[in-house]
Order: sequence, then C-alpha cells, then structure tokens
Amino acid sequence: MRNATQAMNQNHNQTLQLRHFLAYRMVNLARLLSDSLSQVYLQKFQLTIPEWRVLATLAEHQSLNAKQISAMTFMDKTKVSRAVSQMSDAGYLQKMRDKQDQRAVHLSLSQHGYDLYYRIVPHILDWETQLLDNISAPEYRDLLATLDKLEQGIKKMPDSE
Amino acid sequence: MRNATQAMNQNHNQTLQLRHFLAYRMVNLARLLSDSLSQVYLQKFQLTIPEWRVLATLAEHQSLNAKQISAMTFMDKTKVSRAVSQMSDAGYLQKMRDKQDQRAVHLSLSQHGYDLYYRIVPHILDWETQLLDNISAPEYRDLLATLDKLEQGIKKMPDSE
DNA sequence: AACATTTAGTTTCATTTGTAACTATACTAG
DNA sequence: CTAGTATAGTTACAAATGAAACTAAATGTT
Repeated sequence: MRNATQAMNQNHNQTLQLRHFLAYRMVNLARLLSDSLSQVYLQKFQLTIPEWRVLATLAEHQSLNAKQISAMTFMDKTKVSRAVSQMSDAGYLQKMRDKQDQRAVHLSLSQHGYDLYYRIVPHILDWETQLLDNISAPEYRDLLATLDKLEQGIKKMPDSE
Repeated sequence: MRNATQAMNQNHNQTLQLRHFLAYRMVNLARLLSDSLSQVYLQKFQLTIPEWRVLATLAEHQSLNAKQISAMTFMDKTKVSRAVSQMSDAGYLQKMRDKQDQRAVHLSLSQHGYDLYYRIVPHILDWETQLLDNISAPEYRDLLATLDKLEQGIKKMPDSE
C-alpha cells in the first residue's frame, strides 16, 4: 500500500492553495484580530496580552490557580507565571495558599483588579461590536459552532499529541 | 455624551464571556492548528513555520521578492529575510537580482525546493482532510466566506492602523 | 549634477517566548 | 516511616521575534 509521500514522488500535480487552506487563513486572521485588539487594552491600559488573558479569566472564574489558568487559556505555565507575577506586583491580584496543598496558590482579582477589568471590558465589547458588524447574527452563531467542532476535532488528531 | 469608560465606572454589570468572544476563540484555535500542523512539516522535514510559509508561497507564485512575500504572508520583513536566508543556504531557492532595481531580488524555488514542496504537500492535505472531517462541506464553505468578511472588516477598523 | 528622501533588504539589540532544570510540597509503595 | 515519583510553580538559559538602525540602490527636488 502506497502512502502519500510515495504517491507524490511520482505525481507532482497535487498542490495547495493557501487562500483556501483553513489553517493558514485562521492563523492569519487570528494574528490580525490579536494585533488589533491588543491595541485597545495593551496601549490604553498598559497590559500585555498574557496579562489581559489572566485578568479576563479570573474575572470569569473568581478563583483559580496558575495551572488551571494555564489549561484554560492554552498559555504555557511559564507565561502564566510571569503574567501573574507582574499583575501581583501591580496590585491586581490576591493570592492565597491552598490549605490542603501548600504548593498551589489560589489566585483571584483584588478590587483594583476588578476595577481594571471593568474599565477595559466596554472597550473590548465596542471593538467586538465593530468586528461583528461585518457578519450577520446567524453567521456569527454558525461560526462559533464550527469553531467548536474544529476545536474538538483537532484535539483528537494523532499529530496533536 | 458619556463614553464607554465613563459608563462603566458606574455600572459594573457588563462582562465578557471568553467562550463566546470571537477573537479569543480564533486565537486559541489558530494556536492549536498551527501547533498540530507544524509537527507535520517541521518535525518530518526540518522546516520552521516561517520557512514553510515562504516555500508554499513561492510554490504558488513562482517568483516574488521578499517584500511581496512579507505582504502576502503577514510576516514581517525580518522574519522573511531570515527564512529566505536559511532556505537559500539549504539550496531550496534561486535568487535573481532585478535588472531595473538592483536592490530587489526575485526569489523562486530551485528544483530541490520544488521537490521538498511536493513531498510535503500530501502530508498537509492528509492533515487537512482529517481536520475537515469534523465539519460538512457547506459548513466549510460558509466558514471560509465568513473568515473573508472578518478579514475585510478588520482591515477597515480604526484600531488596526 | 547635487542633495534629500524613499525603499529593499540585512543586521543589531532588546524583549518575548519556550524548554529544561530546579525548589518545594504532596503522594505512593514497600 | 522512608524512598521514589509526581506535581505546582519559578528560574535560568537559549531560541525566536520585532523595532530600530543601517546599507545600498532608486527616485525626486532644486
């Protein structure tokens, strides 16, 4: 049985059209979104992207440890560690050691952190409204559903281990 | 007239749900796709992501200079410059100075470069097939159309300048 | 023609990032 | 209880990245 590589050594006709290649398009668009959005909070509120992600995640979940944040945001643990230490220095966080497990630290937002979050959110929502103006409500709904399926799917792919 | 920030100082009820926040979802998914895919070519063919992008772009367009590649792939020029120099050293590229403009260099794939490309493509297509197994054909079509609209839209947003 | 400005591409430098090593705590098996 | 392993989080180091300075060629202005 021929595998794909062997087949291609004889047949060079298979090509890729980057414009219609999903991963390429997604990565490019994600970069554009990320760059555009980061100007909203990074520049106005002096936050880095990892810091913003920690802020938003904690605002939604009240109390999490670094490992949980890492898993939820797909950021690796050193990135989270550094973001947390920055934000802690800036007074945005409260830390509390787990009584059972002295290694783990429960993180939550301080009042200062919540204040920052609630100052940023409207800007983010404004930005998102502008972005979503480009598509219809059903399109948006379908898009999120499709992203869900792809996310589920990719996690099951052999190469992603 | 109140702006968003002023409004929020009085009303803290507006929140964000990251799970339904498009930019967040796109960025996470793009990261997953990119990581998964990079294992296909990066590990098997010793290519970095920027190098792969240059390879695929040149395979599609025969001859481009660094600036054009940079614009098409959204990679900044230093990244392209470094990828090109690596690939040139590896013998994947042909360079030809522009007769009219001695600063510019026309880049194209050498036979060796095309060979590499045609060895990689089937793997990429296999991978994409697996990925697309998770969604239907119309879903895929709609997705690309929606990505197009978002890409158009974001380029027109004030913050993206 | 001479000088200033722009542009293609490279290089330098500081920042960001991830991998791997490490610290300290917890768990598990004998 | 002790030895070995696993885990939360940090730190040290090396690689990747982008901004800015730079080189060389082109264009524009006087």
